Amino acid sequence: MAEKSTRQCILDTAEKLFALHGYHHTSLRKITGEAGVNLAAVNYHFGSKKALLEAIFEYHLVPLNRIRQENLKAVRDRSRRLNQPMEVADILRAFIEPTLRYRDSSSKTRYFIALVGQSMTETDDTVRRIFLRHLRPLGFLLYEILKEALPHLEPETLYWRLQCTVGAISHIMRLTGDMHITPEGIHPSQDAETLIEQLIPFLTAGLEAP
Amino acid sequence: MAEKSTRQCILDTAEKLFALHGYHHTSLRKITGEAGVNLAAVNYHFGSKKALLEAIFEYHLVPLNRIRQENLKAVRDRSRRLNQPMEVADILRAFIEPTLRYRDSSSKTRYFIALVGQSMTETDDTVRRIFLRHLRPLGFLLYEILKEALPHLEPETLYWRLQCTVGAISHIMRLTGDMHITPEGIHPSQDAETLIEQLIPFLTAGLEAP
DNA sequence: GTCTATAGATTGATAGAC
DNA sequence: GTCTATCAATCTATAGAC
Repeated sequence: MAEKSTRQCILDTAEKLFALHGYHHTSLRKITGEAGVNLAAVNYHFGSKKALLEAIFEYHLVPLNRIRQENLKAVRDRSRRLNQPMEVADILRAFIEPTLRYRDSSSKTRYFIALVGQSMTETDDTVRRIFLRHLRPLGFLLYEILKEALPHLEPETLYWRLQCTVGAISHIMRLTGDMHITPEGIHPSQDAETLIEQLIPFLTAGLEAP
Repeated sequence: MAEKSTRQCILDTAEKLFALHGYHHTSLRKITGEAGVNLAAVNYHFGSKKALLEAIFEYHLVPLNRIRQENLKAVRDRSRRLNQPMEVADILRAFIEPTLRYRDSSSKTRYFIALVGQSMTETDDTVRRIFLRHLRPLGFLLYEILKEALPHLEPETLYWRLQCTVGAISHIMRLTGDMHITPEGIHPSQDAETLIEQLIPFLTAGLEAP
């Protein structure tokens, strides 16, 4: 890591260790040790451990969520232009696909997406709050669009089905290696294409259930 | 809490605080302070913080999982006896219903079930390992029975759909108050009946998707 | 069984030399 | 920008009096 800046070294190492062991079980000493930089460098470059976490989310999630938001709106606009009802599968794809493709785009983004999958279910406020700040506007948009696509559903039913959807997606994003409970000799492929093609039919059927 | 034994006071307070703030963000000082007992009492009665957590899981999960296992086997036996295929909805109900009913059976079990929902997705090994020790046999049984009920599904597809199912269920179990992202003025009811009637159609449709 | 007191380890953050 | 050294707070676990 000698050619990279100290700041970038810290970012890369931190997002890997946060994803593997969680924010609170990763000490600044472990991060700076593995990154090969000085302990004090974190506070010099970022200000605090929390600010380091915020910088990681900011760096990845702002551009990624902009794409997801645009994709969602494109589905709605297209349906209005053609005067056709929206397909739930298209909505889900707009929401899920950018994330999983981003995950497969490099070895480092893989760690970040696992971190995102954890964040919603973190027991501690610190991580969850930072994450929800980024997700909330997108979640509301998704809810509104799904409400439009499934107008016959009770609001409460849609709410619970959306919660199921979010739970399933974040669980899949979180799965990395040791968390698998694989029965017998199954070694499921985990590339973006496979996951997308598995997730969308499941969730579409669930959301459209009678 | 004067009438209860010190041991039971610790158990009750610990499962509440573990559920609300997570295992690692709950210190023995907070537990003993709120329980009104001495700090050293935890180590006297349980041996260690980890052993306290194990005792909590043991206490609730052994009888609960025995019921779930019996229910699952009853669905399979009934189908064999009548020589009829199993219904996915019946399988899911056997798996989900005892847990949510147990949750509503008292104000204390509610905390424990929220703790269970967190445990699968804990970033730290300690909690996850203890929980998986209890879940694993039941998870394998569920997988085998679903394989029998959905024989046309590829093993890999069934695997991913089961993961989605587990993710959705644990997410719903984990939801308590502040974790909700409720759009507009929706205040969804959270009693066991409602959750069961919301979860089962969603998951059945997802698992049976083409 | 219950208590006080404390050991022993780890953490995030910072002061100050270079 | 980078380093060493250290502070101050937190934690689990335990020893020993009662």
